[in-house]
Amino acid sequence: MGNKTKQKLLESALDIFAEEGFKSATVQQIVGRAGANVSAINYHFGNKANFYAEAVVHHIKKTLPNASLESKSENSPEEQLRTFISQRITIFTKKKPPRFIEKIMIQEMANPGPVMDKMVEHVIRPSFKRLSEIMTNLLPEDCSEAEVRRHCFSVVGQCNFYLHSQPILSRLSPDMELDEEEAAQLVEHITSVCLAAVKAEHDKRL
Amino acid sequence: MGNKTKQKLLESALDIFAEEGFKSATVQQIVGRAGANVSAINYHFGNKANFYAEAVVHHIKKTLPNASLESKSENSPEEQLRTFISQRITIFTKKKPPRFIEKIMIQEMANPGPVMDKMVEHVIRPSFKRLSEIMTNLLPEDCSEAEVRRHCFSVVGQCNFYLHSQPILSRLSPDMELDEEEAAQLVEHITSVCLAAVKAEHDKRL
Amino acid sequence: MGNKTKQKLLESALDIFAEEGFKSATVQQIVGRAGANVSAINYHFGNKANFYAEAVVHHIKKTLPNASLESKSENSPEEQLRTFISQRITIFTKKKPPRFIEKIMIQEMANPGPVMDKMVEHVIRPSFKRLSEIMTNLLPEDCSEAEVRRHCFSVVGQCNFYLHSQPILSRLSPDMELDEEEAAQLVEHITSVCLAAVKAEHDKRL
Amino acid sequence: MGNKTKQKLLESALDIFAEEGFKSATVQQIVGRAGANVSAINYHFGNKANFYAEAVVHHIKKTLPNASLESKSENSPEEQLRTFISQRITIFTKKKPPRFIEKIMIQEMANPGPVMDKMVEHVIRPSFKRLSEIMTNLLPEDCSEAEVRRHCFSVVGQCNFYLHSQPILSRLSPDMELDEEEAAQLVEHITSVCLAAVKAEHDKRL
DNA sequence: AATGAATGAGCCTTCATTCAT
DNA sequence: GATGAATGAAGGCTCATTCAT
Repeated sequence: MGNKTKQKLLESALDIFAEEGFKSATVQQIVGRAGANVSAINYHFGNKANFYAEAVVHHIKKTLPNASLESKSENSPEEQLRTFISQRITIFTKKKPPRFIEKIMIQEMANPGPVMDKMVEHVIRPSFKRLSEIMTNLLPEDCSEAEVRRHCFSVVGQCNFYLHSQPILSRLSPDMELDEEEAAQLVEHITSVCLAAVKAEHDKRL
Repeated sequence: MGNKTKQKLLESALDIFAEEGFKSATVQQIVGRAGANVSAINYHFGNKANFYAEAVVHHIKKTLPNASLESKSENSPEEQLRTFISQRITIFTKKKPPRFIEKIMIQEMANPGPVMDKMVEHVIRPSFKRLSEIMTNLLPEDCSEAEVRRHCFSVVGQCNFYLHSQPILSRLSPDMELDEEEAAQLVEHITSVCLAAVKAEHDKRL
Repeated sequence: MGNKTKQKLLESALDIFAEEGFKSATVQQIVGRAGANVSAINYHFGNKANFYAEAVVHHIKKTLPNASLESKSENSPEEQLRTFISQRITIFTKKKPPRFIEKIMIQEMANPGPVMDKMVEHVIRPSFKRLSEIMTNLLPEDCSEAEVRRHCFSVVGQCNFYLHSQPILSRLSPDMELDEEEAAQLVEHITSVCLAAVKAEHDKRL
Repeated sequence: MGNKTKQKLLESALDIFAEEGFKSATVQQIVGRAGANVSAINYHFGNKANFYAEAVVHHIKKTLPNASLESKSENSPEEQLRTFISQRITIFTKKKPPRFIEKIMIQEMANPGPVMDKMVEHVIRPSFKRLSEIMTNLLPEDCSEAEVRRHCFSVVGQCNFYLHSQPILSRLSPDMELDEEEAAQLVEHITSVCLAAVKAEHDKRL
């Protein structure tokens, strides 16, 4: 199993695909960075599209485990919500591991392709399922499924905004810095917004 | 002096740029749809990049007036917030005018370029300014600027989620239809979430 | 005769043709500098090639008279030779009038076309005829026509070298400056070389 | 690892570049003659400009050795000068090897580019150095460097005239044929002119 | 008489893919 | 198993010329 070239290609591809998108990224760029030959991609993966898909799932399977062990179900639902939000927000504060998956997601949102399906299955749906559980515990029991879903979307909507709209934010409020302190306050803000909405939902039933 | 070709090009360009992005869209596609010659773009706009920019601002200037001059400041701040949210949400319910600007925005979020600056100035900043006024009126007077901003971002975050993440939504919840009824409920939901957060902000001060 | 545009085109064309050559010079450049329309050239001159030819002869007829009517045949043949050489050499010392014709000549030497014929007839042949007369007077009477011609070519060869090979000279001897003083010494040098050759021709007959 | 196409391209390029100049020559012409594909040039050389430069130095390195190792320093300086001149003149008499480098030189004189630098370094400067040695030996010892240089330029000026000004010569004296006999007489003529000038320089010191 | 608009041929270059080794 | 060489389709752009006014 001396597939060193194949491994190297899978490792170095995400960077470029994340930055340029599937179509704009060129195989020459990628093999160049991997120190491999142009034909390597077609040899190992058949064609560019297939390679793209394989590279994404390879990266997901390698990095997802580290990110998902977030249960600690002994905590209160409120705390679980705060943790969930904190994990989303701190993704883009800690810059050390470049957020490939997130950038790929934006690229796929702009130009959806087969890879989007895989990302939804492997990344989004599990995360959304976890959030659904938390919100179900928080909200009144007689909340309809649709209502729970809306609350979930409110959570991820607020979180993803800081993730996806950075190019807008940096132009709209150039002075705003997303350092650790701001991130902490953000987590508190979003959490309290969502809990206030939950509370309102309970009050409504009185 | 009809400049008929130039006009036709400006009209038919947004469609393709919105769908494919600046780089992937080809001038041949665009001129083909406009029934014009490839050189027409270089003649009228110098090059592809400039044409892209001009097409976007052309479209903004043509469609923006219809969308923005609805304030009705005599209403209560709560009603103004509901109206603001409703305008954002109903953008993608009424399908008649294809949401070019919104798609362009996603494309630019994935691959920001000079056009992003123009969109922020012409579209985003005015809208955000209006929202800031509304939220300033709703929130306690001693709210810091940063706090107001976070509430604003919570509003647009929740709204934009349905706008930007449609490719995700359609895969995550294929049964969910974004018809007029769901949109109306969505507006109510987001409005009540935000107002609950505002109320919590007031309660905190007691 | 309000052919102002036509005149302006003829005036401003040489500059660009001289610098770029016929093929590389574009009509857009030329009409741009003349403040005219692209179609002006085809309208007034039929096509680019014809315009090029007319521009060159226009310039020749306008500038040649000032340059050629200096014979002073009362002087000694030696002095006439010195004057001839001086005229050639000082062409490229006095920079005020940009040497369009000379540059056009180099362009045509690299890529000869119909214009070359006209330049030979209007510029080269008259000048060469004058030189032939001078040399015929200087050389022994029994010199063959071919011998006289070789002496003439020695004169113009030495002179033109400084005119045509400037790009080489500036790279070969970057420190060498072609100021007025060097030009004066150059005239003396070339004149004395040619007169020494003439003297040798006389001595040979003794 | 034959790189046959690359070699073939290098071989067949000079012809067209020499005839048309860098800008006017098209890659399609060149690859057509080499029986190759258009992309071959970009694959092997990156771009047209680089290909041009590589083709020129390739040709220089292939042909220069044959031409330069002829010194025979045991001969008298007069004889060395005659040899030098003869080599320059016979370049364009022997038509068998088409004079690519010379034509390229004229093209670069008309439109100098980066290639000119390389030609000066590889071709001109060595040749000029050799001539400087010869002339230094011939001229009086107290001749200034500038004086020696002028004598050298007189030599190459006379020689190059027949090389560069052929399009003029063929129009000015259509009957003059540059056959071997005329070339021989030309070598004698130029040599005697230069030696007469040398002798005059010595006489002046008496 | 003169011009802005429009065209089509051609150019260099890029790129994913295939071929031969 | 892996690669350097080569290809063909396509892209953006330039330019002299023509068209319609």
